[in-house]
Parts: sequence; structure tokens; C-alpha cells
Amino acid sequence: MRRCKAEVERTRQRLLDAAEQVFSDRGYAVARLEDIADVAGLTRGSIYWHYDGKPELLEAVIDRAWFPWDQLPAEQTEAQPLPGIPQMASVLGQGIQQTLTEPHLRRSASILLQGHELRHVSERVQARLQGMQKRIRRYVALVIEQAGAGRLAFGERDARARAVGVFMFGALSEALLLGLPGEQYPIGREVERFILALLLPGMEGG
Amino acid sequence: MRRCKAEVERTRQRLLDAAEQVFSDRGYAVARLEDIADVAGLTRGSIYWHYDGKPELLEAVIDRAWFPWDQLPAEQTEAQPLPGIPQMASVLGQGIQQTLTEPHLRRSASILLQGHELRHVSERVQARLQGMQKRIRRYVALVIEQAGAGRLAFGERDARARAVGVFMFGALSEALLLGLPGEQYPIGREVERFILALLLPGMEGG
Amino acid sequence: MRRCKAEVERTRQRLLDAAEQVFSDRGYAVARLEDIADVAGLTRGSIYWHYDGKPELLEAVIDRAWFPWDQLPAEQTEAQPLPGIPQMASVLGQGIQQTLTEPHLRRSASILLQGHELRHVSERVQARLQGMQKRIRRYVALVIEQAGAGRLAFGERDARARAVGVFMFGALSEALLLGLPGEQYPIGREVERFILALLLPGMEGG
Amino acid sequence: MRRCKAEVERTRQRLLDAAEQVFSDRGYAVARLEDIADVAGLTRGSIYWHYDGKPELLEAVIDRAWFPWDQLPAEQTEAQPLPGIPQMASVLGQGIQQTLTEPHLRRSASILLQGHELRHVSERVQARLQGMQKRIRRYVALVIEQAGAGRLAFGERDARARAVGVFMFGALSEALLLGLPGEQYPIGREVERFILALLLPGMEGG
DNA sequence: GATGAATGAGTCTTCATTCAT
DNA sequence: GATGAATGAAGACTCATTCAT
Repeated sequence: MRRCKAEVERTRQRLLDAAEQVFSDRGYAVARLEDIADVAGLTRGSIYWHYDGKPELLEAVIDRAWFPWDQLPAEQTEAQPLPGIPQMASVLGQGIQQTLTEPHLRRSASILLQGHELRHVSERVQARLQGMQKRIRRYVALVIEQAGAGRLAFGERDARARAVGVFMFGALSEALLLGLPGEQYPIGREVERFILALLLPGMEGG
Repeated sequence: MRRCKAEVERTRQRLLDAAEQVFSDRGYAVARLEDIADVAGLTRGSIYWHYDGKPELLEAVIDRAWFPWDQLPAEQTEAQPLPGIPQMASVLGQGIQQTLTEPHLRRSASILLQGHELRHVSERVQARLQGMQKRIRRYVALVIEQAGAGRLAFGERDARARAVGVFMFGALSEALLLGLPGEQYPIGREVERFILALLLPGMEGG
Repeated sequence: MRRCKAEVERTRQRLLDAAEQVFSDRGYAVARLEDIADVAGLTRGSIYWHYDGKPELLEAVIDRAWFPWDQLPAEQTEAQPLPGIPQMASVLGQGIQQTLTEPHLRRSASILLQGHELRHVSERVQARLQGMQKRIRRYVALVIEQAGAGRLAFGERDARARAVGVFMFGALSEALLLGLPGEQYPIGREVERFILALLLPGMEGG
Repeated sequence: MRRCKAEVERTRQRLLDAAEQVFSDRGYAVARLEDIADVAGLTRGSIYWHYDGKPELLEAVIDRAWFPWDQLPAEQTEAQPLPGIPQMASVLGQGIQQTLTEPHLRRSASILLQGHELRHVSERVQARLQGMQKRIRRYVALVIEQAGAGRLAFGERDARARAVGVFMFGALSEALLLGLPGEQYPIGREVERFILALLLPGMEGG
């Protein structure tokens, strides 16, 4: 019965897909390993060959999920020059849109936002959320800095970067909690517009 | 032991307080009725005298919770004239701040934001969130309308009202999910500033 | 609030009626005191003023129930001469018919036949059944004795009396277990006919 | 621990045996799954691997139970010629005796006769009883028909068949409800004698 | 006499987890 | 690698019973 490594890997991915789906649909606490196994076409018992238990399965799901903003540069580099504010707004807006539209991303986001009750399961959830927030803020701050260098009062730059992060968080949370379908509503466009509305006035007017 | 009506009412409130706390601390699914009973100083069984079960207890908690924005006027009336944008920004900012600071409000908010998994328990959760969002948007739209009547492009007013709602949602979600303590961070002030930055430019400049 | 004795007695009867009904409908073990209280128009708590608990309520119901054959003479007396076999057959048949038709009797019988599981609740149930059986047998034996004195082999008389008892038991059990309505089927007449068929041949032919 | 198929089947039988015993001893409503598990040498939880719950366990017990009269021919066939009345009486009498003596049969019968309260659990109980009654009656009617063809008034044949059924029902019920031990009392012999007394006179005398 | 709030023991049921095969 | 039987702990819910009013 020994299968090649690729085969095993495929099974693990099927398992993660299933877990992702069930965790996001029913919520981690209510999700049953049997449901996950069913979706994956396996049995409860076999989950334990691949993962140590339910919490570890959750962590694996979380660790596998990569969001558009996870690749945002944290620093100005020669290889990857920073965009201007309009382009950044577009990138972030599209990130939101994609996250809400692409099933895997949407499910992963839904799991991460499942509330601080997951704290008791894995502190990695909160760490992941914090990391995402920090990354977005840092990126926005960098772009703002470059766009309007020197013209912003001390602290103002960070406040605006934070505002962008909060707004994105809100767009995501709202859509997921209220079940707004990503395909129909141009949430990404809204995000883009309001980043522009928020950042451009203070920049251009300088 | 039968007590006078007031005593019974106090017991129910104690029960709701306890449920609020335990539901928000551990999450609804993980919360044990025994914990709630313990916190309320009662026994598991007596919960069933007052409520039909765990879901009904959740609904009672949700129905009891009133947030600052639940009282926002949905229409312009003579008795209650609409404020200007700065005052509105202040009101909404303080609402966020109060919600994150006052324990009861914070817990209630935490429960409502516990993710769409609560859908399977009570559809009232989502209805409540939607209602809150609508109320805030309507209010903001009214104030914008009054402040800059006629000067906004069609649809622009609602878009901005929506943006305010999304931002507030984000501020709340972020603080609750990441466990930011309301007392230390001036989140309300940030909300206020964001609203001003978003709404004033388009108004005054008109 | 003090009511006269008659009033109290009426309440107790209402309670016993309710208990009789609920015990026979749902079965003793499944019957809830709340159901009984509801039917009686009282509350759970007040049952305890009249009876010590559920088992005692059952006993009270059993003790109140009187079946037609409970009055059968256990001995030949001058005041109450024994009937002939045909008249006895008629009496017993009518007893069965009445028990299956009259609601109170039917319910009581249903409770008594609820199986030996009631042993664990009150040994009075089995004692009652045994008593009924003995009484019927003794009576039948007396009547047989008188009708065909001397002509029956030793032991034969008791065997036939026992057979009559068993047949009546069967008619009752069958009707109650299978839910045959007393009003529509002439079960009593059947009992009568087969007592005749069983007893007359051996008597007359002698 | 997974064992071979035969082992699993043995476990199921052990479970059914245990359920049979506990259901008949304490009564279905009062029987605890824990007791059943204990008797079977398993744990409460494992019952749910094999059956969906308590009611389904009851049904499985009922469906497994086969009484002597379940094999009685429902029709005259060449392969299986009908017996005469004396032989039939002997067969039925022995059936009763065996049912009261053999532990499995006695327990199964005890469960079926546990009263119509089981209606609320599974309508299969009543259906089973009715089926048994019908089968016995049909068989007796066939034998009577063959023994005294043409000499019985219309309807008389069925009435006597019914009487036999009722008597058997009574013998069974009485023994079970009053706890008469099958080994000591010749109840089967009594049934046989009753049947003869009831059927032979009308046949031979014709 | 009656009520209804409160108790606490009892039981079903679920489900993560283990492990022989 | 995978299966499915079995475990055991945990939790929701029921209900007889108590008791202050």
C-alpha cells in the first residue's frame, strides 16, 4: 500500500482543504473530525496519521493560508521599488476582493476571524492576524512616506496607515460576518476608493 | 425558593450577566452551562427554569444588549435636530470607545462578532449586526445630507456613509479579535479623526 | 384560602384522575409529574401536598381502582347465593366488557398490566394482580363446585377455574396491549361464550 | 480494537443479549444504557457505534427475537401437512412452555408485553404482537378447518381460533406479569388441555 | 392549600482520540 | 497509510423533589 511521497502530499492537501471548508462553515468548535474526514474521502482515524489532533489540524490550515498582503514588501528595496499611493490603493483593494472571492482565501479568512475564542486552541491565530495587520500598516506607511516625504506631521503617517489597516479589517469582517458574496459586491473597489480619499488629500494638498 | 418579583428579575439579570461573560470569554460553542451557572451563583438545572436552553440563553443575551448607536435617530425630527459632521464624528468615536471600555458592551460586541458560526445557533445574531450597520449608515447619510446638501454626486453620500460603517466595524473587530484593551488605546479618537478626514474635505471644499 | 374538606377531596380526586390518565397513556416511568399537574389544573409542587411522591401517587391510583370482579363473593353465603354457570359466565363477560369500556377502569387496568417493571416501584401492583386472579378463580371454582358437585375429578375443578382466569387475563391484556377499543368489539360476549364452552360440556354431560 | 468480522458480530450479539436482559429486567424506560454496556462488557459510547440509540437498540432486540409460533405454517402445503387438533394443542402448549422456560425467549416476550407505552418508542412492538396473534389464529383456524370441515357454523371456526389465541396470550401475560417461573409450573400442559377442551368437543361430537 | 423558583442527581448522546488489524 | 471498532470524558437536558412565600 505504500504510496509515493506525492500521493501522500496530495492526501494531506485534501485533508487541509476539507478542514478549511468545515472549520469555516461550522466553526472550529462545532466542526467534527468526522465531517472533515467525510469531505476528504477518508475516515476519522486516518486524520491522526497525518496530524496529531484537531488543534494541530487547525494550525496546519492556518499556516498554509497565504493572503495577498502577505507578500507586501516590508522595506524599500532596489529590486522592488515602492508604488505610488494610487497603485497601492489598487493593490490593497484587489487583495480584499480576491480574498473575498477566491474560496480558499475566503475560508481561511473566515477561520482567522472566528473570534478570540480560538485563542484557547492556538495562539497562532491571533499572531497571524497581528502579523497581517502589522505588515499592511508598515507597507502603507512606507508608501505614504515616499509619496509625501517630510510633509506629514510626526505621527500622522502612522495614524493614516493604521486607518487603512482598520478599514481593510472592517471590509473583510463585515463581508464575512454578514455573508456578503465577494463576486457581487465591488468591495475591493470601495476599499481602493477610500484609501484614495483618505490619503490623497493630505498628500497632494501639501 | 420563590422570591418576590424583583428578586426573580435580579436572578435573571445575574444569569444574563454570567452568560454574557462566559459566552464572550470562551466562545459560545465551548461555553459550558455549568460555568455560567457557577458565575451566576446558581445551578445548571435552574437555567432551564428561566430559559429553554443554551441557544435561547444566547438570544436573551443578544436581545438585552444595547449599543450606543442603537439610539441614533433614523430620521430628522424637530425634537432631535441632527448634529454637524464634527459632532457626529465625536458621537460615533465615543460610541466605539465606550463599547470597548464598558465591560457589558464589550462582551456583547465580542459575542456578536464571534463569527458566522453562530448562524447555526440563532439567525438573530446576523440580523442584529445588519441592523446595527444599517442604522449607522442611515444616520451618517442623514448628517452628510444635511451638512453638504446638494453638493455631493449621486451615490457619493451613501458610499461615504458605508465607509464610515465599515471603518467602525473594523475598529471594533480589530480591538476585540486582537484583544486591544479599550482603556489604553484611544480607538474612539481614531475613529473620530478618520470620519473627519473622510467627510470634511468633500464637504467644506464644495 | 382554607377550603372545606369536600373541596380538598375533590382536588385529590382530580389529581388521581389525572395521574390515572397520564400513567396509563405514557406509562409510569415516562409520565412526568408536570403532565399530571397540568391535566389536574395544578402545579408540580402542589402534588406534594397531597402525596409523598410519584410512587405514592401510583399506589393511590391503584388502591382507588375497583374492578367488577373485586366484589365477587369468595364464599357461599345465605345472603348471597351463588349463580349458575351461565349467569356466572355472563357476569364475568360483562365485567371484562365494562373494564374495557369505562375509561377509568380501562386506564386502571392498563396501569396494572404495565408490566413487571412496576415491581421496582411498588410491590402492590403485583399483589393487586394476584389478588384479582385468586378472587376470580375462587369464585369460578365455587360456582363449578355447586353446579356439578361431585361429578368432577379431583383437581379438575381448579384447573378449569384457572383456565377461566387465564382466558380473562388474556382478553384483557390483548385488548389493552393491542389497543382494541372496548366499544366496538364484543369482547365480553366472547369471554362469556368461551366460559360456557369450557365449563358446560363437562358439567351437563356428566 | 478492530477485530475480524466474526468478532464484531459476536460483540453485537453480546450487546443484544445484554439489552434484552436489561430491558426485560428493569423495563425499557428505566433501563440505563450504562447497565447494558456493563453487562455486555463494553462502554456506553460503543453502543452508539453499533446502534443509533436506545430506541434502535430496542428494535434490534425485538427484530432478533423469534418465538416458536413464528414458524407456524400460514397455509396448507404438501411439504408440510397440517397436524390434527391434539398435535396442534401439543405444539402450542410446548411453545408456551418453551417461551417461558428458555431465558432468551422469556425475556423477549417480557419486553413485548411491557405495555403499550412502548408504542411511543417503536410501533414495531405492537406490530410484532399483532403479527404473532394473527399467525396463531390463522394456524389454528386451518387446523380446525381440516379437522372438522363443514361441520362448524360459519364464524364459529374463527371464534374458536381467536379463543385459542386469547388463552395463549393470557397464559403468557400472567406468567410474565406475576413472575411465575416456567420451569416449575406446567403452563404449557394447561394450554394444551384448554385447547383440547375447547376444540375437541365440537369436533368429535358432530 | 397552592405556587413557582431552585436544586441536583441521573442519563442520553456526542466526539476526540486510541489502537489492533 | 488507512480502517473501523472501541473508549472515555464531557456536556446538554430532564425531572422528581424541596421550600420560601
